[in-house]
Amino acid sequence: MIETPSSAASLATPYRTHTCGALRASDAGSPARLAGWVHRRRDYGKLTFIDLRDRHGITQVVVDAGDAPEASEVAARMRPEFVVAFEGEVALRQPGTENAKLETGAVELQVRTATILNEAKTPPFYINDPDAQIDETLRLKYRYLDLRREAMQRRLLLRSRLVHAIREVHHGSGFVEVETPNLIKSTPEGARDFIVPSRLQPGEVYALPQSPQQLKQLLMVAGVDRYFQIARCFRDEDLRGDRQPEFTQLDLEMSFVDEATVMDFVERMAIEVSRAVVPERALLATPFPRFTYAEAMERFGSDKPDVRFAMELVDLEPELRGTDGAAASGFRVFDEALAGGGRVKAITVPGLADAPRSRIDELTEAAKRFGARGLAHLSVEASGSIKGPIVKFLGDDLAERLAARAGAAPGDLVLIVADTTAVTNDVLGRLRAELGTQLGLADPDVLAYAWVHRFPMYQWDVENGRWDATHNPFSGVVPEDEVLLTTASGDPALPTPDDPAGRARAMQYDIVLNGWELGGGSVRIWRHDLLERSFALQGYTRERMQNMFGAMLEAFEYGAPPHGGIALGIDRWAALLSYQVNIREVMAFPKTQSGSDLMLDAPSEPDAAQYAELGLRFVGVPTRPS
RNA sequence: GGACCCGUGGUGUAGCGGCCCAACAUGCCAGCCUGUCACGCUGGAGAUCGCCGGUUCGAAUCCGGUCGGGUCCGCCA
Repeated sequence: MIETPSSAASLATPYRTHTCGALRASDAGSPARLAGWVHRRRDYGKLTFIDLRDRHGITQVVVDAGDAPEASEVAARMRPEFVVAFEGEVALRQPGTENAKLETGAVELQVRTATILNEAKTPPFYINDPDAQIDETLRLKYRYLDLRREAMQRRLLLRSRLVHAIREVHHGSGFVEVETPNLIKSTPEGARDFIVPSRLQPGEVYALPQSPQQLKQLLMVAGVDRYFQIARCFRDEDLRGDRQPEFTQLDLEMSFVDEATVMDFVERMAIEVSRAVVPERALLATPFPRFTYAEAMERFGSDKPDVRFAMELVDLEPELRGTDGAAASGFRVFDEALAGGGRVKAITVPGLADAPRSRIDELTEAAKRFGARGLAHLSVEASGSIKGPIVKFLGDDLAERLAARAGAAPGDLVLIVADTTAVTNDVLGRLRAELGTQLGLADPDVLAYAWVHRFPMYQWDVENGRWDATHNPFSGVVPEDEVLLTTASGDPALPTPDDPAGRARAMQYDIVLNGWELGGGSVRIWRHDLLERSFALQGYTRERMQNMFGAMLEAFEYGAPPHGGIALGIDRWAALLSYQVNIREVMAFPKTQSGSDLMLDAPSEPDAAQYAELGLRFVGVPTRPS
């Protein structure tokens, strides 16, 4: 089906001289042996055509009862998905019967002998129909059959090429590939850990790594300088189309670097990898645009903006304030939002001015679902006049100025949200993303990478009354914000939401692809004193720090170099490069939303002996905190 | 933890209170056919409608529960 770039290597074996994708007109006249699966059979009684398939392609073989009566009898017993072999002579097809749809369509194998290597049950779904809609439960149960389908083969191969290209770039750039353990120490922070009971230390457990974060930082202390790994990670959280309990990251870390060093390398790597894996797809912009978190939220309402289209958020405030600075638009929702320190912002949707009432209602519903109290709109008619339920409050003049500020042309629809800064940006950002896809503003063939960096260091944890690292507790602070790592009172044990710490920005960067967060990383806090200050602000006692990160804190006392890194989701990357929104489509053996492997029937109950050996007993269905 | 959607021969769907011991396509089995490539033609087999219970004279169809799958919210350093 797919010819690999490395097809120069001979794939001949005792069973075959060629693969099913190899034969060309130039092979006519030579003897050949082929082996593979029966893709389709067309039986004329005295003449039988069999499309023989392997992952390299399809070759037509012809069995003529007149020339090879024994082979003809064998071929008559062949059924789809039987594993079979043929021996014969490669021949040009009769003029007019060539098949342009096949790479091998100029030739056919004229069979002398046919062999059934292995019979096959009738498969539960069609392997040979590329358009078949198959229930995913079935596909997952019979994944080995699903993977035979051309679309899945293509994705497996794309993923293989992706990982290969990644390795090539890293090995060519001074990186050392290091494997880290999968049985490590549980750190009760962040996502829920998968736990593995220890037989040798009864009553104690390992955890599977959520990522090799601490280990790769320890490798920096070890002097590895540049590390990378295609690492399997595990998180015991509820699943989504883009989240599986185990997934794969490109994990890397570099020493003696600043933000730009890491971002520049990752950007060059992403470009080289993209060009190697999907040369036919255009990169929207190189170098990748870089937005600060504040700018991304202000302009796109998202920390993972899809920059394939504009439709940016526009601040309407300047038009809404009178000469005295007071908000007096006449529309109470707007005025109250501004008076309360909130915002009034808009996006302009091209061509939706004539949208029926039901469409506006849908958008309003969506806005409410996203957390807004409502959604205001203005339609710019073909004549240029502004229509909409709120025009009567604003007056024609103000309505026109708002539409003009929003950049609306005749035929456009202006959607307006008035709320707190956070809600306004978030709601408009989600509407923008949804409409961008719906209206086809985002070119599916384009790859739009972008950076978002300078995230807030902490966010206020209302429930626990403390500061919480927004990303990784080891992210470093930008140098000029170092002085902000403090509380208003000066005592880290007494945090308040108004502390200077809330304004500190992290040396944290996310790489975004077509509106998906592809990966994130940071330059770490490698200095002892700053690390302790940061942990103290997050309310960690010395004892807790010691218990959770003891090895790392100790290691940092033995000479930790300045270092930083990033992790990229390989599954998401492969999905985006394959036009898929669901990472299950680019994983060989994924699990369902409830974490089951339908093929292996996992998870399953351990037997009594396993329990006994581990000193465990099942005490009943657990209660789960929400 | 919550909301919504789906579950009918092997597969994909239709049927949504009686016309249905369930229809169509494809697959499967048998027969015929020497140039097809989603081959064609003829015939045949195959589902008590995920499971349990209820409503009703009557349930694939309505209701409740349950199991399985999916989408989303919460969750995801």
